[in-house]
Amino acid sequence: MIDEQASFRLASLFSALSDPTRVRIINFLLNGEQSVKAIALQLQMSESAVSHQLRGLRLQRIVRGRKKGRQVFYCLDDEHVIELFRLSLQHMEHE
Amino acid sequence: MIDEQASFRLASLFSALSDPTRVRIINFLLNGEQSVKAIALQLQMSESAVSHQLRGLRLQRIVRGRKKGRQVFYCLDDEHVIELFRLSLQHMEHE
DNA sequence: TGAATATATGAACATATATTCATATAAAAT
DNA sequence: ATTTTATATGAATATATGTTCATATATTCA
Repeated sequence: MIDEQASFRLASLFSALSDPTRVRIINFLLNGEQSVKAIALQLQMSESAVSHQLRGLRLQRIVRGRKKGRQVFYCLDDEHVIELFRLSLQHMEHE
Repeated sequence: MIDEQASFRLASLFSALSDPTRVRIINFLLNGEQSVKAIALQLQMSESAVSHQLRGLRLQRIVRGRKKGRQVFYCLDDEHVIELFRLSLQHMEHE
């Protein structure tokens, strides 16, 4: 049986992907790194809302930011999550 | 780009797995069908709490119940989710 | 029929989460 | 130096979610 801690960790992993905004951010970043502004523009959301979500994703090591001048370019950090995400997308598409 | 609806569907899929209780239920059901009572006993949780979670999983077609007498035996319904779950477990284990 | 058992469910409550708004910080441009 | 721009963040608010408690339903057993 899966232990208490493992069930929490697994649930957290899935939580990171359990919101439409985060799904869209991750999907956008599959193409390569993007600034906060570019992400906000793409999602048609406020930069603040996007920044808050990026913070969460950053804390969970799913994205990573690279500062250049006053911009911060974000890219996907966690290979496992990327693979998981791609797989899930595939599943959804041919259904 | 992924569309609005797809991002919601994908997020919902992950939401179904984004709680430790549900993770443990699904993991337990990997062994085969189990009654609500057996699940509650295994998780050391109230049957009510388990039943509520099973309801959610049922509505999302992740589990399915088979009534036999006054018991209901639940089993995993969605093959995609099972595969996704197993893959994620593997990822977590050899890390 | 009446009591016991297995499950389901509505309401209440506590907690978590997502977005907005105001503001802070830091870098670039003027 | 001042203003503008990009991002971050705390507080507030609204909404969602998970558990408990009380109760309902359905089935078995005595």
